[in-house]
Amino acid sequence: MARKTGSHSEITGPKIKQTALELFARYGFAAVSMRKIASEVGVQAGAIYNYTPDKQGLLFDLLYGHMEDLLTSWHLQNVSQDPIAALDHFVGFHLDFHICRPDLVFISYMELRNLNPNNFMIIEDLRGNYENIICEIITKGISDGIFKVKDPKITSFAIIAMLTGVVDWFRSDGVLTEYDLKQHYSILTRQMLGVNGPA
Amino acid sequence: MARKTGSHSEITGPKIKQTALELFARYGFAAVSMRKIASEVGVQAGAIYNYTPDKQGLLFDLLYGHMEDLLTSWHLQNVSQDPIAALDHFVGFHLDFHICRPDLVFISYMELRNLNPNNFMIIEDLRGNYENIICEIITKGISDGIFKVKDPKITSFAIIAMLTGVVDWFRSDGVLTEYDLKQHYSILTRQMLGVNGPA
DNA sequence: GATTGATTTGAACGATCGTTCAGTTATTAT
DNA sequence: ATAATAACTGAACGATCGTTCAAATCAATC
Repeated sequence: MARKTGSHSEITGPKIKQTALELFARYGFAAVSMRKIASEVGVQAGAIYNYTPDKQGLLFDLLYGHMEDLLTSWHLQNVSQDPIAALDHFVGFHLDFHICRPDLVFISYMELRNLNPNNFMIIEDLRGNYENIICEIITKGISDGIFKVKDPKITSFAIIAMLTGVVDWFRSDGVLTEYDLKQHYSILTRQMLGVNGPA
Repeated sequence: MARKTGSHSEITGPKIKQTALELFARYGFAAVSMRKIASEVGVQAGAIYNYTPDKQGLLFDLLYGHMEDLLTSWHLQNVSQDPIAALDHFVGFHLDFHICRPDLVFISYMELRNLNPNNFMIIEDLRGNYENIICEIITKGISDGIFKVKDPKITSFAIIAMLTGVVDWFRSDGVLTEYDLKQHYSILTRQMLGVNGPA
């Protein structure tokens, strides 16, 4: 029968995922060996294969979980119909979500090419869904006559790149608070969309 | 005596760099073997070591050459004292320079972590110099009362991330021309900095 | 055509890679 | 206690890794 309490699998499993995440982010997927992950977890390399079919599976699980988490979290939000409010909401949400997951953000961008074609398509699809969120906010703002940009798709790319780039330099323990950061990017995106009013 | 004409080194050397660049960009530094590079060049792995001290040297040469090229190219530009003109100039320059070097842009961001500490510092320093260019344009525009943003440093990061992100999706043979792209990003950056006038 | 030196080969070095699996250990259910 | 099974070990598989180097090859000079 299955063991309930004291079972190591409930500890080892998550520990493997967490360790793989940290090592992939620091050294890159290809540069991290299964033995390295295992040794950090305190286990032999063979044990990892109780929790993933192969190394690729470890990577895919991390990226897929991240994207699912991102989309689910957004759809839990209560978003205003007002384009400016929705834009602010998206900016704040995106920054909040990504700043506290720098490793996941990092590998989600860096290690896409190490996914096999099938897994790559799945992640790309989820990524497209996320891009559509901000694209639709912008599209509505344009048709409402509030946002003054020509191409909502390009503008979406610009905003997401701008926001995600924050992970590269922002440190939660730095002089700049996350609140001030959000304020600043809120103003930048508003102005970028041609909204002149104060934040 | 040294061979002048017909020497293979003048062919093999650049070929190795170019091949390494393409393979690093496609598969990642750690995932590309010296033998793979050699076989693409049409040579044995040992021959590569006539052109680089080691694999790390190959990567560093690519990143260093790219940054030197970028900074040199900018300083050849004749930049207006007018902040808006200078901003437009920078946007156009950055897009031009990066769009035709997608592989270099890619590995310059992705493979920084595979540089040893000393090489990393060198590249980071050059990168800082480049960021200062746009930062100073913004700073001047603020003190001239033309740009309406609070923090020139953060704004610099936002602009560079936004512009460099273009490489991820823009294709020269697509429906969107590079001219239209530059127009669009010119407007986005102007608006982002609080400049209302038409482009 | 012989000499010289740049250029490349091809084999070898020890190390490490992802993955498999028979066997051992640990924990639960009976 | 005993049986059952989940969890893990430790060794092994063939393959590939970055790097070195004596020997072979090639083109330019004399």
